[in-house]
Amino acid sequence: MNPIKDFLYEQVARIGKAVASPKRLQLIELLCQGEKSVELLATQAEISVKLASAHLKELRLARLVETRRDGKYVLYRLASTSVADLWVTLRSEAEERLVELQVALANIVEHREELKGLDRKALLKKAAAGEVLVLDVRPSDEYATAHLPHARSLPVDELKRRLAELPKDTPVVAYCRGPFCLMAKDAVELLRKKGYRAFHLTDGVAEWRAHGLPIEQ
Amino acid sequence: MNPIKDFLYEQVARIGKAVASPKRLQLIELLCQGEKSVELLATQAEISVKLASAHLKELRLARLVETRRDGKYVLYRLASTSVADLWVTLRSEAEERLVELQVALANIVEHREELKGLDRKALLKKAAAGEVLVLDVRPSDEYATAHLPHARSLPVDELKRRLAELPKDTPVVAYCRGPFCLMAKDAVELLRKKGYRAFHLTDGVAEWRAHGLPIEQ
DNA sequence: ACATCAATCTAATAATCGCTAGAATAACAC
DNA sequence: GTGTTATTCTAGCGATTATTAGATTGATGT
Repeated sequence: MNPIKDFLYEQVARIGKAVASPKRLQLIELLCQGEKSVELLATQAEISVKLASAHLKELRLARLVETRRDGKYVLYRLASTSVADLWVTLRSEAEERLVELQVALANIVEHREELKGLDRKALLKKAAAGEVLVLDVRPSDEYATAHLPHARSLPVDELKRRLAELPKDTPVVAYCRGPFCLMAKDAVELLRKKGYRAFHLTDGVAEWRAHGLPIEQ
Repeated sequence: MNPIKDFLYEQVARIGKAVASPKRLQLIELLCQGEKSVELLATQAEISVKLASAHLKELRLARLVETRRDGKYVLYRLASTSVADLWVTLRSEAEERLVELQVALANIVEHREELKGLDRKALLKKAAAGEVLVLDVRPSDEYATAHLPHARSLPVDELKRRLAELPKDTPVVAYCRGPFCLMAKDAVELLRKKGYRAFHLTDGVAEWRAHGLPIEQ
């Protein structure tokens, strides 16, 4: 076959290969939350540093991520927000096409019907008016990098200890890294058990931005 | 690690794996032009029927394509137009990230500066007003399935023979299956040699539709 | 029933990939 | 300099993938 044409498809396949591994997808999702060191990525993805480094190398060869050195640490970041969009697109396509994934997600989040992305703009208005409290339950450095408008930071592992900070009379909408992240789900379960009116927003910052909505900081 | 979370990323990786092969990407691009039999796909992708069948099976397992039987033939089609959008997204991301691809494309199409997607809407207006002739140089069955508004069909392999059908005084804008397809490029080269004012539109139907523009038939 | 054509299944090959463990770098702290 | 910490490189193993060839199935026409 035409070797030039072959080359073109091969180049696109480089991107395809980069997103053909579950671990690499998870690393991309973590990098959507902001710049991170190899060790932190390995910890959060629950894999060895060596394996994380190997996967990150693949992502770098596909030009999806870039690095910079900061002292002892090598910090990885997405090459562009379009990579985050690609992750959102791929995940959406998988959710749309694969029944197995639909079932698995339905089993995880029973309360998702209450707050889908359908009314993102409505949520934004309510948050601005103070009618709901948008809660970012990710680690605070991820909140510092970028977060939803009007969101307050309260990492899920500090939630139990800092419950008193939350108003009892305002409904709480918790979100985390995205639909595959279980932190917001755990937060909502805890809050409900404690008598709060809590809801789960499955969006993360990447999903929010990919839908053209504003992001703070 | 959490086996449920693992499962989620694995499902998305199924889509990733499906688009991790240059041959499969080419098959997807061909299926963007419409429903096709295995043999036709194999011919147009310049691979063996057996290999095409194997790759199509992978695409079917990832639910990106569907099949139906028509007599002796098994016809493949995209499971949804969102799969065409995914192909456009992936190709755009590759074009954006990979310098090698940018260089290769620049070498192929020297005249692309004259008609990028920047002014798709302007082109649409000119075509409607008859100020330009939009020429679909793909095989006529692909034109029949779907084509750009106001486009006329003239397959590239009939072009030489049917040159007389084209008006000498109107500029011609030729398009084909997309940026990786060389048919429009060949058509433009031939037309220019014969004295026509010919331009190359690198969009195909999938690109046109992915940008929210209308499609006929 | 038989021959034909389209497509798939099976089996076998080489090439690639995911992962682990050990050695090597690179920056910092002393 | 030496030791420490973070990261990468190298080598190797088993598992997966791409590709081809041969056998098989399904529908059609005689």
